[in-house]
Amino acid sequence: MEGGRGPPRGYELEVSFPNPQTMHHDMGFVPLEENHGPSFMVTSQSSPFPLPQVSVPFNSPITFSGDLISKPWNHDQMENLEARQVGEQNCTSDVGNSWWRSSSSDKSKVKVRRKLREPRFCFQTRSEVDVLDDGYKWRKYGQKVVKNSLHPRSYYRCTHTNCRVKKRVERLSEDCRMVITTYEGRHTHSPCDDSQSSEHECFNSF
DNA sequence: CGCCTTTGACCGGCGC
DNA sequence: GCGCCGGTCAAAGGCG
Repeated sequence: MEGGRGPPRGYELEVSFPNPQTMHHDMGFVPLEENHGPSFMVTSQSSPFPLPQVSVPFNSPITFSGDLISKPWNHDQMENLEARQVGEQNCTSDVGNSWWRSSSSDKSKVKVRRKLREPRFCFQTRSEVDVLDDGYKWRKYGQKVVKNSLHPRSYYRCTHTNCRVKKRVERLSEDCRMVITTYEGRHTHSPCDDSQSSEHECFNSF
């Protein structure tokens, strides 16, 4: 498993989202919108959203590039906009991991709700490893070859109990050094909860 | 032994 | 309605 706590590595982080001004720091995700400004630079200190705890030198610049999301994530953008509005209020109590195969009669309704529920953001890193060390512990639950991508997409779920945050990891087909990581949901715990012996600084971004 | 990854199957959404 | 596609499940096997 490569998702463990390896020694600190240097990553070039290119965080991709469209419109940082509209981001809600309390929700900890990136609202996705169709129109967004040009790329800009911030430091990880000033980043308003929960950057994963990757081992970037703390003052190193992070490139936010807005064009990434607008291509393969159009579908997600729509979902995420919805999630901002209804996800927080309507979907606080949830069905756990077995929602999908539940035999309830309103399965479709549940599914719709779920689709709209989770806040989501993605970013792009240049890294040799697929799974960035963000301080949380992840369990892989699937891998899929997706269309228009040379590399398979991996699906991870947070191993913490009652935390259903998921992330997808895939490499850019155009540049296999670039890793696209998409987080979905909010952690209900701090990174420390997962790693008793973590040598990382612990912060709860949410 | 427990936790993890792998991998094929399954399911629903969506476009045609 | 059908087929494609993405996302998830779960059994099986591996590893520490």
